[in-house]
Amino acid sequence: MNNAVVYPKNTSKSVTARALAVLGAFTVAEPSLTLSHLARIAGLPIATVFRLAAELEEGGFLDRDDAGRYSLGVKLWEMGLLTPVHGHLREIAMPFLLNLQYDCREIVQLAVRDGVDAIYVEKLTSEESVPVQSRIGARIPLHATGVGKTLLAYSPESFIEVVLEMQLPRYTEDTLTNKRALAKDLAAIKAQGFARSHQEYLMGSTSVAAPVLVNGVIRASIGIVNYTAREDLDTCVPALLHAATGLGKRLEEIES
Amino acid sequence: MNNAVVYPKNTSKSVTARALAVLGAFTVAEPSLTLSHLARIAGLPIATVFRLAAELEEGGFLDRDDAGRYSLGVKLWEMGLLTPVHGHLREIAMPFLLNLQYDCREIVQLAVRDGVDAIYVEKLTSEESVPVQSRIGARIPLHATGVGKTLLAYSPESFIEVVLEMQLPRYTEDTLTNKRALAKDLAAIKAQGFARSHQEYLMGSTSVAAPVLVNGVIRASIGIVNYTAREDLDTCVPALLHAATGLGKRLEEIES
DNA sequence: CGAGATTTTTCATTCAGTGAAAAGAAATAT
DNA sequence: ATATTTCTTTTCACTGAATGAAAAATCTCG
Repeated sequence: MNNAVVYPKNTSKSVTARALAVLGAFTVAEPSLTLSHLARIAGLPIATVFRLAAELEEGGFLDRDDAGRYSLGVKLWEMGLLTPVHGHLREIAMPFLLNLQYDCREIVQLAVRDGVDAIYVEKLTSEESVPVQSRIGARIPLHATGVGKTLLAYSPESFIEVVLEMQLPRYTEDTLTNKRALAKDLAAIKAQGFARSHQEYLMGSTSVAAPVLVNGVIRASIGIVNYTAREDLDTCVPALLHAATGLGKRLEEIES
Repeated sequence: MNNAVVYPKNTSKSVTARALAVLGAFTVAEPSLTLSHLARIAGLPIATVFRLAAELEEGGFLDRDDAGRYSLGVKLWEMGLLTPVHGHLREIAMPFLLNLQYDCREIVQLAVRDGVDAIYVEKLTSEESVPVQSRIGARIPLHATGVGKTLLAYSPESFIEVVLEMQLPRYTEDTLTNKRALAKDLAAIKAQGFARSHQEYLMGSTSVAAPVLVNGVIRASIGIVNYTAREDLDTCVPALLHAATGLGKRLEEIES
């Protein structure tokens, strides 16, 4: 239609896979779709999508507005809340993040590692502006940004090796793409207990980040970011470390 | 097994419905299940669930840990973020809630109406304690609690009628279950622009709540709650109203 | 009003999904 | 250690649920 993107004809056969493809058609950019558009993206015949969508709607997984446009249903949101990443991390982390935000009044982020990416699980900001790059659920590279590097630095050596061997994309002039330089930085992070990053991913952004360790194993990372670079984030480090270790201890408590 | 609950044998036939039943088997109480348990709850043959679960896992909708226990997958959480209730409400509301929390340091809640219930979309608290009744995603009655009554008060008359005619459950001595009394309270709420509630749902909890109006139509409600009752919440009302109207205006801006 | 696009319904065909049962693993009791 | 129970995985012959092309109904907009 408006873009020339060719969506892959869905060759998978199972009904379930098709239904999931329908759900998977929605994106941040297009969170609401018409039937035909939905079918096009999912790579399925319209009639098929029509039937599947009706069932998904029946189950509350899809919503349909008066105009007939589909969007993901509340049920999906409710299920997301039952996910460990929410129920067992974000829920518990929230008070710590909130207090940290209260103390330093900067943007506070919580991130976890998922595969070779980091995902933002929570972001607290009192500003109304919305930097899309750091929206909740966004995936960011492990080798740039404070939280990413922290998550990587505390990972098992074997995993670090794997990432170091990858072709690391460059985002800015300061992105660490060189294996030796990155390895050295990771070691420094572990040595001092937190990471610093200055426009390695996004121009004009500065961040500090600390690991959330549960019984010595990295579970998440808390970061403080500033997009104006006028503030000196180092003054926030004590509060940051306090929040990170506090959360780690709390998680140990709960899991014991 | 440990409880005598008889799960309904799933008579629905469609594959999709079965797959959704598998996902629907997870609850806050049991966010992680074994295969057989999962099959029992979903009301489906084990072999069937085994197959479906494998596909759902393939798609990232389910996770399976080393022990073989299933839990809902990250994909589900990510999809929940694309839901309007998150992407188009909680995301935008967050700065307002955060500033409100900063100003009054009480528990701040954001709720929407869904059917004849209210649902908590967000809850900010700096306390580590977790009152389960108000967890995000929890459903609460419209006729008790501040946010519930606010959502109801600003609903169309026709809808209010429907709710008033329902058999309204009593939770505490102070719950308004009487039609006349509730109607009067709703009118008062609209007259003064915000709601007050004192242990109408949960003993020892006090709350104030204000409507988030978008072009005059109720969209959500912001509430402040206190479980210790020592504080006088009235001092927070100005900040509360400021947040609620601020959010309403912001939403109007975005939707225009 | 009519041409183009979108949504909904229908229906004959067939292939994907089914689940009982058997085999294999684990956990638990004796 | 061995038996017993419970849970997980694989197999396979059968069948009815899912399919999608095409027709019908509906909407959209110049």
